[in-house]
Amino acid sequence: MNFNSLTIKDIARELGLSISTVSKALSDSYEISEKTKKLVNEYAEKHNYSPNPIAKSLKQGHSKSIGIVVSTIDNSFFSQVISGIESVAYAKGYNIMITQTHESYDLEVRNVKHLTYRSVDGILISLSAETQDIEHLKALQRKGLPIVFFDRVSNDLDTHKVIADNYKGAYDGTMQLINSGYKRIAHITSSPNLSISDERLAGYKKALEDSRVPYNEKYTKYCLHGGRDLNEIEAAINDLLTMDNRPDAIFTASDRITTTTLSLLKDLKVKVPQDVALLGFTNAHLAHILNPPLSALVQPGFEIGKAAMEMLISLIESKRPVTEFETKILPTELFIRESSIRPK
Amino acid sequence: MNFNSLTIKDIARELGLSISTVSKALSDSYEISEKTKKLVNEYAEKHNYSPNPIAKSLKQGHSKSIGIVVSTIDNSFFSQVISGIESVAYAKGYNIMITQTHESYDLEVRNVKHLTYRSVDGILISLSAETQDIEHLKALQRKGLPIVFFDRVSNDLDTHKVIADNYKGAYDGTMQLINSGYKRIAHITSSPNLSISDERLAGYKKALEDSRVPYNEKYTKYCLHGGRDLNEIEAAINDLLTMDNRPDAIFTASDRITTTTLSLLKDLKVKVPQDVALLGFTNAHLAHILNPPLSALVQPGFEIGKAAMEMLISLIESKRPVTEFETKILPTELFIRESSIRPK
DNA sequence: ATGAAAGCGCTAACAC
DNA sequence: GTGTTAGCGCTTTCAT
Repeated sequence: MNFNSLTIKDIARELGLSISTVSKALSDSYEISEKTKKLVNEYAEKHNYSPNPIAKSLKQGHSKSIGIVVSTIDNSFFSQVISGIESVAYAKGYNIMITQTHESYDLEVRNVKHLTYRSVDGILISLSAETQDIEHLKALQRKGLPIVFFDRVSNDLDTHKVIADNYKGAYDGTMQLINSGYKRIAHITSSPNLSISDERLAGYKKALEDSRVPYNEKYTKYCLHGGRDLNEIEAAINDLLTMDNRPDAIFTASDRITTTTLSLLKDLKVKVPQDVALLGFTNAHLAHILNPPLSALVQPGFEIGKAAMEMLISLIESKRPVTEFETKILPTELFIRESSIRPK
Repeated sequence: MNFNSLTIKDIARELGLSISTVSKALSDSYEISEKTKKLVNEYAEKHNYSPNPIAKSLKQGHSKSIGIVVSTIDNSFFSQVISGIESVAYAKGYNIMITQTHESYDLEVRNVKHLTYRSVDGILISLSAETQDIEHLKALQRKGLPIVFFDRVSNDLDTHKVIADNYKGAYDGTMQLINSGYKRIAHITSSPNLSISDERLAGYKKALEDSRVPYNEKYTKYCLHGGRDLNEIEAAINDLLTMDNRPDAIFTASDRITTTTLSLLKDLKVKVPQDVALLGFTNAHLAHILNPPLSALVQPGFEIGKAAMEMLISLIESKRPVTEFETKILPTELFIRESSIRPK
C-alpha cells in the first residue's frame, strides 16, 4: 500500500546517515549542516522521495486534511459550497475529502467515522434529513474534533455555524407570491428534522401573517426524504391539487423539491403560473432556461463554503480550546421569473 | 487527532492483559479463550473503543478505502457515476473519498497524491481536460496501485476502463439531426486531449459520411476547459452564428457545454430549433423541462460507476498481478425532444 | 552536527 | 492461552 516505496530509512542507508539525520535534513532543521541537507535533499529529489503522511500523522497528530459531509453532491448548492471550501482549503494547504449521506443517518455516522479514522483535522457537515440524534458528533467534539456546521445545523451542538438567511429568504419569496396576487400559497418542504425546514417555514408564516393571509396547515407538506423520493413529492402535489380551495401557488423549500415540482406539474399538465404559480429555493444554474423560467431563491453557496472553511481552520489552528461560537448568516438572493408572476 | 482516544494499550492496562492478547481477542483469534474474549470485547464495547485504522493500515498495508477523481461533481453524470461506485463500495465494505480536479492538471496530480498518501487501496479516475501526460498515474501503477479509468480514459495506461459508447452515441445523435432534415451541423466539444472528444468527434464524422454530408472543419469548435469557461463557449457560438453558411444545428459533446449552449442561444434570442437545432450529451435531469425540451444523449452513469468499482475491487483483491485488462463499453441512450425536431 | 532510541497504535511471529 | 517483541515510516528527545 505504500506506493511511494522509498522511505527515509532507504535514504539513510544509501547515504550512510542515520534515520534521524535524514528526517531532520528533510525538514530543514537548524541542527543539520547545509552540506548534509543538500546531499539528502538532492538524493530525495532525484529518487522522487515523498514522505508517507500516514506515518507522519500517526506521529504528529494532524493531517492537514479535512472531511466534508453533505447529503448529496448532485445538487448545485452543495457543489458550490464545496467549491468555496476548496478555495480556502487549497490556499491554506489543506486537502479535502468529500462524502455523501444520501439523507441517511446510518451513512452519516459511517462517513463521519471513516473520516476521523482517516485522521482528518476537522469536519464540515450539513446534516442528513434523517438525522435526529447527533450524539455521534457530540462525542467527537468532546474528544476535541473541530466541527463546523453549514446549511443544516443543529442546536444540540455548540460550535461555529454558517447558514443562509433562510427565514428572510422564505419571507421574501412568499411575499413576492403575495404581491403578485396569490393568496392560497402552499408550502412543500423537506423533513421537519431539518433546521432549514423550520427557518423557511417560519419565514413563510411570517409573510402570510404580515399580509393578513391566514395560515392553512393543510397547505404545508413535508417530504421526509428531502426531495430524494419522487413519490413523496408526487403525493404532496396530488394532495394539494385535489383539495377544496386548492392552492394557487406553491412555495418550495428545497432545491430538488423545487425542480421536481415543476417537472411533476408539467407531467400533470398543470400550467405554471396560470394554474399554479411556483417559487422556491434552488441553486440550479438552469433555472432561467426552464419552461417557464423559474423564480428562485438562491443561496450564496460559494460564500457559505468559504466562511465555513475559514471557521474550521480557525478552530483547528486555535492554540486554546474555543468556547465562544458564532453563527454566520448570509443573505439569499431572489430571482423573480415567469413562474411566479401572475398572468394578466 | 486520535479522536477515539481509547487505545488497545489502555484496555490492556485496565484489564491487566498484554497488548497482544487484547489485539487478538478483539480480532477473535482462535488462540484466545472465550472468557478473555468476552472480557475484552465487553470492556471495549462499554468504553466505546474503536481501533485506529491509520495505525492499522500503516501496519497492514491496506485500508479498505478507495479514492475517486473527477473533473467536477457539479454534473449529474459524475454524480450518478459516484452513486454507482458507492453502491458496490458500501456493499463490499469499502469507503470512498471524492476529489475534484476542476479540469486542472495540477489539481489532478495533487489529488491523486493526496489519496495515495491517505493510503487508499485503489483509484477510480476520469482525467481532467488539461491532462496530457499521465506519468503520475503510470508511476503509481508500477508501484502496484490499482487504477481504473472511467469516462475520460488514456491509451497510455494499460488497465481496466469503463466508458460509454461515445462513438455510437455521437453517431446516433448526429443521425437524428440529419434525419430531422438538418444538414449544416456544427459540433462543439471539449478539449481535444480528452478521449471522449475523439470518440464523439469520430461518431459525428461517421454519421455525416454515411449521410453524404461533407465534413466542414470550421463547424467543429473546441472548448479547452470542457465547458467550465463560459467565454470559450460564447466565442464558439458567436463564430458559428456569424460565419457564412451558418450551421442550422449544433451537436454538443459535453454536459455543461450542452446546457450552456442552450442558455447562450436564449440570451442571443436565437430560437431553438427554429433558427438552430440543438442536441447533445447531457445527463441533466432537467433536460425535459427546459425550454425547449432538450434532446439528450444520456450516459449510463450509475452503471459506469458500478462497473468501474467492480473492476477496481477485482484488481485490489486479486492474488496475483493482473496483466489482462478489459475495456467495458456501455450504451448511451438518446432522448429525442423538441430542440432537435425540425418545425414544419 | 550527527546519531541512538523511544514511541505514535496496531499486528504478528515467536516464545513461554 | 497468553505474553514478548519487533516493526510499519516517521518525529523527537536526548546523547554524543
